[in-house]
Amino acid sequence: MNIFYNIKNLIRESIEPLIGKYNINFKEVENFTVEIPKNKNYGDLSSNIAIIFSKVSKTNPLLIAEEIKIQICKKLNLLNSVDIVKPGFLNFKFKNKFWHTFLHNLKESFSTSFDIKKKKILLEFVSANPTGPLHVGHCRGAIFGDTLANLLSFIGNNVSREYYINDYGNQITYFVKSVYYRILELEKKKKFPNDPDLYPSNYIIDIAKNIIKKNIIKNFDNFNDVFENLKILSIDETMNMIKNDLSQIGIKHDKFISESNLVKKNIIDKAIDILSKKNLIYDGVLPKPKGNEVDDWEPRKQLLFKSTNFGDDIDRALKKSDNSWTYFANDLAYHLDKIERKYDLLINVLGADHAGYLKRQIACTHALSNNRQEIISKVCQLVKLYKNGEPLKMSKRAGDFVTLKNLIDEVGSDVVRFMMVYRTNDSELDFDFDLVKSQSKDNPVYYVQYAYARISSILRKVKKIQALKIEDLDELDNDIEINIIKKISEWPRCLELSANHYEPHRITFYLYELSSLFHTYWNLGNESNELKILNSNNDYNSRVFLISKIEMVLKQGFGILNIKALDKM
RNA sequence: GCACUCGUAGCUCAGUGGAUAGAGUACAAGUUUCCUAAACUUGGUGUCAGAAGUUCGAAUCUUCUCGAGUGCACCA
Repeated sequence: MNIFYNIKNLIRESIEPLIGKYNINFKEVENFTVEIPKNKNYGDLSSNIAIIFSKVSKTNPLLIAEEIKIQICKKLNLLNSVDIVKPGFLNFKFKNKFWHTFLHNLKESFSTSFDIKKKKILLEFVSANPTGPLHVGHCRGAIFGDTLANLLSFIGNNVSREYYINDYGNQITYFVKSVYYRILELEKKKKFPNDPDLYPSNYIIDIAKNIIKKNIIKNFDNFNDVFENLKILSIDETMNMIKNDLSQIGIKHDKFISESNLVKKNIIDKAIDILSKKNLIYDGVLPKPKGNEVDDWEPRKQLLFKSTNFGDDIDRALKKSDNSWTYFANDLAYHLDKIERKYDLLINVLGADHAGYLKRQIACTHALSNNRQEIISKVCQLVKLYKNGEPLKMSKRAGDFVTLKNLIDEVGSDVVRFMMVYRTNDSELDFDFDLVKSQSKDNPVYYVQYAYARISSILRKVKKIQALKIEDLDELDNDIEINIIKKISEWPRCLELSANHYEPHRITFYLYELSSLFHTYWNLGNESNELKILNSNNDYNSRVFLISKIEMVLKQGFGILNIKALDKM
């Protein structure tokens, strides 16, 4: 049930005779819009069809509008009026009956409401290094990605959530070494070395203790001897920690892909081979980067991928100076792996600090797939924390960064999830602890949950929601009631736009607006008993029916956001 | 220097190429013996950073300028 499609279809049918008359191709006019005008004086829905049509047919838009109007009025008797306004808009105003009919026909499932091509989608997100717990920076991308996945699958796509474990390379070596030295410290009282490359934080000590407790490695005398085993154990520890943190905010990945495994399987060779055959691999020297001081820079011949052929700024190195593969080379392999698993669409969610990496990912995916693989990258900008009006400084080196776990423990999963998608991903986000902990309208999370709780409290008093006829809904004739129905009719539209633009924040805004309408509705009861949703008259069934539909939409929205629908607060 | 993102009301931000650009907050005044006041009502705000262009029509698209954030061989 999507009124926008209904009206669009109606217009399509209505212009059919005109297409013949003016001898134009339907394709030239099919991208007309049907939308809700900003200004209420312009009716409930508005279309620019006549303007588009007149442009193609080179005729007067107002006259075309008149002709279309005649056709439309033949077909829809629930119209109150169709106005034609300069420069050629058709503005529709519907009778209340139209809205009652919509509400009455509204079903739990909106599955028929989305005119999309269903896709098999691979969504990679989080993919934080397994060298420590998740912090606030990861959290936004994690929730953005998860909400997006929920949204895309809600409207009918098949979505896999994937986490790429960067369990390979220097960082991992330093991490394992850090665990190693903590174990020596615990077991043999050897002092932890003062090396800036090592990870000093306390969680390393916890990992060390756990590994000692497992007693799998008996002898820690030589680092190189225990490295492989210790690495597996250490990464296992952090990944469990990360998975646990993620589960606290309701995130569960379908698949974890290990970088080490990709390396073992020699997929890089295969990827390099493909690119070589396309002449996209060469030995060359990259220019010195400008703007930030690189002390130890020297011109160096390296194996390069010609990513500039695919829109990147410079070509990218595939081998390090020690002749081992770069991180990007492994990522190349990972993307080949993704391509071979045959998805219609790949989505990568990146943090702002990795945005510079985006072009080369897209470049290599296009290169490896002959431009056939569709890939989209979404970048989440930084989160800034505020407490007592002051920005919270975070420095990872000192180990005092705010972890995701800190955040959840302090404000709860619902608040974190909601607030992280209460902004477009493209903008920086201020996360204010004081605001988010307040139990008032300032706090949008409570505002929407409170609306749901109020509805629940009414529905608890109703023993059985009776099946209503459309005529029974005639009682819904207040402005606010009609406005609520209109808002509900926008729900599938909201979901579709959110999904098409990969912008889940539209959902939080919508839920806020719907909740606001409901709170207004509820408060009418303060004016008089007559206006209460439940009252002594027996006309309350239609009102209960209405709020049960609000409840349905809120519940669906909460489901996509994965926040709790609270019956009581 | 280059790339990406942002710049809209005092503040925090929405805004599918559409018409007179919207919310919240702050500020002020009111609403509760009554379905949960964690709520509601009523009040006015704009050089959509600036300039040019495309268009019947631009906050939205293009180019340039200014300002803010992020990143910039080999790390991950």
